[in-house]
Amino acid sequence: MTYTIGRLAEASDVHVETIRYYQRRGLVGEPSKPPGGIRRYGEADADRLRFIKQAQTLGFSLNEVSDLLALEDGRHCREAERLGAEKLAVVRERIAQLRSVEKALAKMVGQCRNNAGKVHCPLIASLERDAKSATVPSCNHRERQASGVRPRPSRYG
Amino acid sequence: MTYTIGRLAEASDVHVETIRYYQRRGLVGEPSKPPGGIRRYGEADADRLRFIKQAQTLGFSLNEVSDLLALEDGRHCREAERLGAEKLAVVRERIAQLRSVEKALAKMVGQCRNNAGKVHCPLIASLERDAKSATVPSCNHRERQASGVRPRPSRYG
DNA sequence: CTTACGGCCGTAGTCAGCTACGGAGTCAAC
DNA sequence: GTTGACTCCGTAGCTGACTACGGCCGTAAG
Repeated sequence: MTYTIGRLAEASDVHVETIRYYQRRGLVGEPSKPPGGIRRYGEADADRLRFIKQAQTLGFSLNEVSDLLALEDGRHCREAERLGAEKLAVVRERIAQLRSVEKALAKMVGQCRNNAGKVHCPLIASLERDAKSATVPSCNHRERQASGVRPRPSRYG
Repeated sequence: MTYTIGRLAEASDVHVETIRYYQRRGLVGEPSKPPGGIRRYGEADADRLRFIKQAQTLGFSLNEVSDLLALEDGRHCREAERLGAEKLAVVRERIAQLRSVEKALAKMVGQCRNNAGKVHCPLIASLERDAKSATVPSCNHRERQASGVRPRPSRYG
């Protein structure tokens, strides 16, 4: 079961040029070129590419994906543990935030369906857990008091 | 409680230039300039900015954030319901994926802590649920059979 | 054996999302 | 009434993540 780069691209749903780009960045390996001249790839490569794409849609930058992939080899267990724990915290926070967004969205959709009149932008409110002044902020251009801590998200750093 | 743009930037942890950029993109409003000449902002603006940043770290593009924010005004209930339901599905999928990443990471960290030898890149495996050939792919450069469906993530589109 | 599809490789262009800069105006403090 | 921090506004530059292009070469089908 070997692929040329084109077939690999199909199998993993990642463009050829993107694969090359990942190779240049060191995210995926470049199998050595046999004397003749065409590299061959395997299913593991396709898996890895799919993984990269997935991780990206979950909000990880390619650098972070690199980190994650670096955990894979089982060596440097000490380091892997540290990094893994770190990412784990990030992942858990994201899950929590997404859950509150989910709740808010579900509620809003429900309100809409019941035509229950005024929908009160629960979205913004949903991410204000940290700022514990619990009143739902008005969404339009008008002032309120609230504020507090914000976790300074490092945005794909 | 009014802010100048600089104070707003501090309060929301978003750079002044970024705020202006968002204004240009229409993500946040620009309060009208009083005759004299300096715009004033309120707490709602800070909330909105914090929301935008949060939503970004959750993997939404500014366009998507726009969509989400457009739901806030309570008008167009029909449309809001549709859009809301759509985003809800996306959010739920992301949560599910993050959960399996979480599980994988937790397991790996546990293995490392117990020094249980070989860590078997459960990360890649964790995102292979879709491809239902259940064997854990080796992470290094070697072939395997597996594959199947992939959900073609639209990557912040 | 030739022809055409695809791989190889380097470089350049694109798009989103900022980030920086420069010059003019504003406003509060001294 | 001048200084200095800040606002306003337009435009230019930067980074991350691709995406496209072009020229050369390999290899498989007819």
